[in-house]
Amino acid sequence: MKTSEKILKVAADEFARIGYDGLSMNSLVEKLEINKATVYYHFKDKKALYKEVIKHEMKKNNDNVKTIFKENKDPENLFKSYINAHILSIKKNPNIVQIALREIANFGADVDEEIIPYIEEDINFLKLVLDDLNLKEKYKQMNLFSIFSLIQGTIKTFYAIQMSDLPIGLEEGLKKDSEKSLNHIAEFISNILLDAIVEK
Amino acid sequence: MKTSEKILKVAADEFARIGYDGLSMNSLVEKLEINKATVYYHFKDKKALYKEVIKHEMKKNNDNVKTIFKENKDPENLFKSYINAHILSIKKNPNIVQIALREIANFGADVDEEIIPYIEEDINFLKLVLDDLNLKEKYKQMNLFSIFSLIQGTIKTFYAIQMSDLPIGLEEGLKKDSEKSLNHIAEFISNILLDAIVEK
DNA sequence: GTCTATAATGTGATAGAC
DNA sequence: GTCTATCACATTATAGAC
Repeated sequence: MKTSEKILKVAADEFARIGYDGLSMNSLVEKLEINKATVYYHFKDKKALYKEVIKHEMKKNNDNVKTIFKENKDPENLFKSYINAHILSIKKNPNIVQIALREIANFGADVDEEIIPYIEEDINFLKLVLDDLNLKEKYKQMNLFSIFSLIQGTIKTFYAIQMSDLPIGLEEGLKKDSEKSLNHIAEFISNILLDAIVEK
Repeated sequence: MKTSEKILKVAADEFARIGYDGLSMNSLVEKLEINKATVYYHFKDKKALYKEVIKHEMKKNNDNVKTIFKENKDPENLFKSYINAHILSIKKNPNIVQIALREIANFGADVDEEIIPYIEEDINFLKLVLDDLNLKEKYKQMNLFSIFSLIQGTIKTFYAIQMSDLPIGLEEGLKKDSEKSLNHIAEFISNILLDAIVEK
């Protein structure tokens, strides 16, 4: 593995864990067991490294979603498959949850233009999936971004709080169980949304 | 207004804007136009100030929700009233969105035990509201925390991205319009949830 | 309660040897 | 490409005068 890849990997873990301002270059290179000047040889500055991490994490997420979500299915299972694609992507790469939540909290201040297409592509997938469903009349003109926020916001909020030490969400033995929590929230969202918007 | 209140107010705005690590005590006292040692007279250290801000913001949120949500209504309007209570609370105090999102991203590392009751009370309100509704059989044993995450995660994600410069969510003239965005997402969530879980 | 002054340490970043 | 050594400055925090 190339040094620049190692840096990117550890930086992603650490930025996800404690955020941009929380991570110092000193503690980063300590974890990496390389010299600080080496990081600055590979990346212009801390901000550039961070933006590279965001881009990389968003791309991985996008790739994961695309890979999983491609089989031919009936409309309702295609919808479930769309939700599950995001769930599986988080299982492969949980960093995306914390990084995305912080960037949202930050009003996207460090989100490069380059990553917008990844988000747009995801929203377009969602549109395709919804178009296949037999929607109730009132949901035919639905604001796509609302439902996108519902899916993303619900999954990330639920997952992060389940992974936390906070004594909240203890009811069903999901606490601190990443796998079970993600499976649970996927099914919950799929049920709620299909029950709400599909004409039966 | 007492000095300690002024400090708490400006600190809340600044922590919401750029986060705990992003804000330095130097820039805080610059904004406050007071001396740094004065802050340390009123608060033990930076962490104590931050925890006080979180507690204060969560309490305000809790108070807002309680105040608004107390009228007698039919079950469906009571549910809408529950959602709107959170929306109105954000309108009064938008800081809660960014602070909560960062704390969630942080797996609640700086969330004191003292604020847990505020969250529990909110979840209990939700339980009361849901109990009044004529729920479909499959939703009678629903995990409360899932629906709580859906409401909180959706509102905060939608709002924050609408307030951001990111060219996402441009469709309906809601972009950067706090009032309209919050009203929109409140109605969206109310419709989705009532359509999904209530027996018609 | 608020200030000045300062301590002690950490920070992002770079020049230059190898 | 990676290192040592170092710079200039920002950081949290406090002692002590008023």
